[in-house]
Amino acid sequence: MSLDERKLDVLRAIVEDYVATQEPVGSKALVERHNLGVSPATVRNDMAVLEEEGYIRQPHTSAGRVPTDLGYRLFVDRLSRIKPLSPAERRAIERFLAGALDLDDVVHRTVRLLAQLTRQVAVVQYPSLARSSVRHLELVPISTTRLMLVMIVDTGRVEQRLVELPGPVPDEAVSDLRRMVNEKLVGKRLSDTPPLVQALVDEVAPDIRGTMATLASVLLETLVERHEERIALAGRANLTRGSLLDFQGSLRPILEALEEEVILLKLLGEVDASTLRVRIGDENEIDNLRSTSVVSTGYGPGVTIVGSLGVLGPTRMDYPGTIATVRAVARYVGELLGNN
Amino acid sequence: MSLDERKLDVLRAIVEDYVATQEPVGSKALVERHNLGVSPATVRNDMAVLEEEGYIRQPHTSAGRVPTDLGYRLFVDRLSRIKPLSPAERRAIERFLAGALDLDDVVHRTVRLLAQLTRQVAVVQYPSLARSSVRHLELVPISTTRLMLVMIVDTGRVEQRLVELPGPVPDEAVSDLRRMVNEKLVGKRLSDTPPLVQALVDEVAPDIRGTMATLASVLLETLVERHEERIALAGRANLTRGSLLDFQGSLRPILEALEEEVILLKLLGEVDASTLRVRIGDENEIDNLRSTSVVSTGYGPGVTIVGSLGVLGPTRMDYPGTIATVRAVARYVGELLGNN
DNA sequence: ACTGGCACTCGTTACAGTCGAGTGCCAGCG
DNA sequence: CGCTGGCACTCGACTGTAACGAGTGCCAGT
Repeated sequence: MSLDERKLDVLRAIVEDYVATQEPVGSKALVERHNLGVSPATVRNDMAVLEEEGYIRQPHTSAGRVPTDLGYRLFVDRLSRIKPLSPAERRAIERFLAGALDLDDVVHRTVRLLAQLTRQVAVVQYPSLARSSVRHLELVPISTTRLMLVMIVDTGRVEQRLVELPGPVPDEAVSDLRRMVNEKLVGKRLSDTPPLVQALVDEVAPDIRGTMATLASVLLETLVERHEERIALAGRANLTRGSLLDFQGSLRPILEALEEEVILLKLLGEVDASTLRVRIGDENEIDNLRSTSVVSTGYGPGVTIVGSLGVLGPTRMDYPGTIATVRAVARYVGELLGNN
Repeated sequence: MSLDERKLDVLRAIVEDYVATQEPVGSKALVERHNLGVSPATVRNDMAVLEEEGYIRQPHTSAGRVPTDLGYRLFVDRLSRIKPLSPAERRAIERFLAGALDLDDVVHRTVRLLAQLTRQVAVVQYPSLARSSVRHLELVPISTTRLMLVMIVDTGRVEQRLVELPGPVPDEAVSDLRRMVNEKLVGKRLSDTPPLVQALVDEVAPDIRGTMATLASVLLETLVERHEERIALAGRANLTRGSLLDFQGSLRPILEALEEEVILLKLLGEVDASTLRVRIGDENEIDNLRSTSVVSTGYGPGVTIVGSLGVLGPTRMDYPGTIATVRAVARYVGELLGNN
């Protein structure tokens, strides 16, 4: 049985009311608050159908209805009206991000802003290394057998790594190495560098080949193994907004999940298309987060995507508003990165 | 009226039992679990005195007693027996920290370890810049009017900052600047550098004085304004351990406080003596954390202190255990830093 | 196809009663 | 004088009952 127009209206009304009040919504209250043009009894019939189809459910017999994950999904996909940001919000975003000094600053401001605007937990991934290009590599001797490798990429990220050398290396050799790696790698996308790094080891003079090999392995480790992604988080306190029931009673699994970088990365999803993505409740692959929804999107200068950001909250969230905010913030951040 | 030995025993027993069971402890249960050698009635009399003196209180008339902040204070200062770490714990600490690659790694491992061992929220401050010495300064041209300033200090921290120059500067000038700042600053403690930086501006050739001045101001900002402290946190999920009553009902204020870097720094306290510090409940200056206790201490190679670390939990915490763990972890981290 | 009416369900709230842990006090004992 | 056993008392926790009411499903009527 397909749902006619009015049934969809009813579902939309239920979602909106439930999100607003956080209480199961009954047929009578519905017709009062939305002018559906029909009586409560009719709405009840519609509700029965919606329930049968799995879009809403009753917490208990004598209670109103609550949307299911499926219901939210339908709402997000087909029923929600786009909610434009208020000028005040736009201004807030602009002003808040404008003063940023460097990448760290941009990311921190962004994540706080997101948390504040959506009143939820915000997650921002630093521009991914894999999608950036090398701007400069610096080698700083720390002792005769130790180097500090500092890599600066075009998105502004700076990564450093201590390199333990197999044996002492004179300063001139370090200079040589510095010159060589820079010549070979600067301007290249990090995802393209592994073969180049490999080639370097082969080309280098035999006397410093061992050193170069060590350096190369550290480089590869830093560049390729994408676990070098970094993430900023804010707004955890927002989890305590609303009743505890939002998260089936305990914040514990959620707080735990939020401490695992790996999980957060999975949660933001692959930084693929710039399309905004909404994962509702059970759609999340992470068990601890089955009772939450995640709205995420990629960001970057222009059309290229260098990282992603998003927010996490109860399935009972204001989807239209959240979606609008996440999208807007991502766009501003992208622009900001372009200017750098 | 002063408290005799037995009353102190009673207080100790109350604290230990309450920490273990999380329930108000009555006179009968007390004599059963600890062999105090007296009857419940006697204990009741002692309790009455302890209550009058403000060390314990009754949640309600027909309930057992619960320690007050003052009671915990007395317990920590005079009653707790030192609880040596188990060999297993020692080994865990050693093994967990041994594999660390660089400073970031050390800090992250430490904070996780602390959270895990104490089952509370762990806080670790990165080695304070002010207490470190400059190892190397690097200037990387980003564009003709932009430099990336990278500072490496002896504790392994690496700070970077974007410098907007007043006008275009040729590469040779950058090299000159690099040489000059390094000559002047390497090996100096950061807290001693401000006058040196100032002097640099005066000494420099007039044609690049403007550039140097800009660079100097960024340097001073990075070095002096100690808001450049960094902090790592872990174990927030542990706040949900035990009943919600531990934190008078809501985690919200605590989670909020934990998101503010400034507050965390205040919480760790001045990195003064290496003495371990316990702040119990109301002793905390931060309003949001009046229902928590903080155990913190400084750490550093040898006797010098470069940062501090600690844990935060309910006032009802295992003080002896926590204190022992915090102290041990701090010592290990200090050693580790010394080896670098 | 929609509506009004009605019986029914069931969670919530209020109230009364019981239970028991724990207390304070006191008289008695060594 | 300090400790103890005994006892009356308090008060929260728990239980059972009853009334309430929001909300439902169903059905007959328009």
